[in-house]
This record gives sequence, C-alpha cells and structure tokens, in this order.
Amino acid sequence: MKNKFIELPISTPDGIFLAHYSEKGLAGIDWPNANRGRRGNESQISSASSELVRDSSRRLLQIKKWHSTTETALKKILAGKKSKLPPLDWTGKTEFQKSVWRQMLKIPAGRTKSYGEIAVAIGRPKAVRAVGGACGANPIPVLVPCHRVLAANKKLGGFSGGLDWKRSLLAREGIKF
DNA sequence: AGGCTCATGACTC
DNA sequence: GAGTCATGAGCCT
Repeated sequence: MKNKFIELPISTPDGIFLAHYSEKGLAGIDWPNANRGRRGNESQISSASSELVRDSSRRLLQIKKWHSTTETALKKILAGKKSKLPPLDWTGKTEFQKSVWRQMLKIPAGRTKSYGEIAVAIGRPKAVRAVGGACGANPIPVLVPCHRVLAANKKLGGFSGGLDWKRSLLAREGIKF
C-alpha cells in the first residue's frame, strides 16, 4: 500500500492548521496561512478520506483518535501549556534529524535551549549548524517545540513559520529575553 | 554593541 | 563536489 496521507483541519484561535496523518501517526502540520495559496486541499481531504473508509474503517477510527489528541495538544501548546502528544511518524527522515527532534521534545514548556546545547545533547557538539538545519526541516512545528530553540547569544535565530510566531509562542510560555 | 570571518556538519542538487 | 544554512567563537572597531 502506498504511503497515503490524509489531511484534517484543526481550528484554533490562531487560525486553521492542517494535520497530515500516515498509517503510523501524525506526520506533519501546516501553518494556518499555508492553505491559502495552495490549491486542492479541500478535495484532497474528502477523496483521501473516502478512500480510507473503503479500505479500512478501523484505520479511520484510529486516525480520528490520533486527531483528537493532536487537536487538544495543539490548542494547549498554543496556549503555553504542555500536553500529551499523538504518535509521530518520522518515516523517511534522517537519523540525525530524528535525534535532534527527540531532544527538542525534552525541552519543557517555558524553558529554552540553544542550538549548541542541542548539538551537545545528541553527542555532536560541533554540529551546531546542522542542528539549525534540522529545526528548519521539522515537519511538526509547535508540537515539536522548535520555537524553544534560540541562538547562543540569546537572540531569536530563525523560524519556519516566521519570527512573529516564534516570539508569540515564547511569550505565551512566559519566556522573556 | 555591532560587524566581519571562518571552522564546521548535514543536506540538497 | 559545490553551495546553502534557523550557529558560534573570536577578533576587531
């Protein structure tokens, strides 16, 4: 069976996010502005979903369950709280990226780490720059807290969703800088 | 404080 | 292989 992804929307006070699910779990999240300007999302949802129903309703139920976990997790984290996460599917990503993201999941809400600290934590103290690259390649922003990673000079660094998001998310967790 | 350079690892084409 | 970085440390004004 091919790697079918289905997209389900999540409405939040910050807009509508789009969650992507594979057979193994949550595989990606799109920012609210990402569906404007990208064509075909709505039809993609319905066709993929109905195909899945035909295929296996059991799997659909599973994904619905994951989705409700994702939904509450997203809303809580957007509000600056921590939350239980659905299973994450990082199939196809490199070992290096996965270890970076695993490290980021360990950062508690309200705390930050530097790119260098992440590099040390995964046993490659000199791969600081590559850590930045892995952050940018993170398919699951917000839930995998790439926004809690700052540069060593306590400055912002960058952010895939735009620096305004990063500032805002940090502020909601009570982080000042 | 701000700016410049450079070593550096992973990734992409 | 060369080019691209969401870095960091060092060394200048």
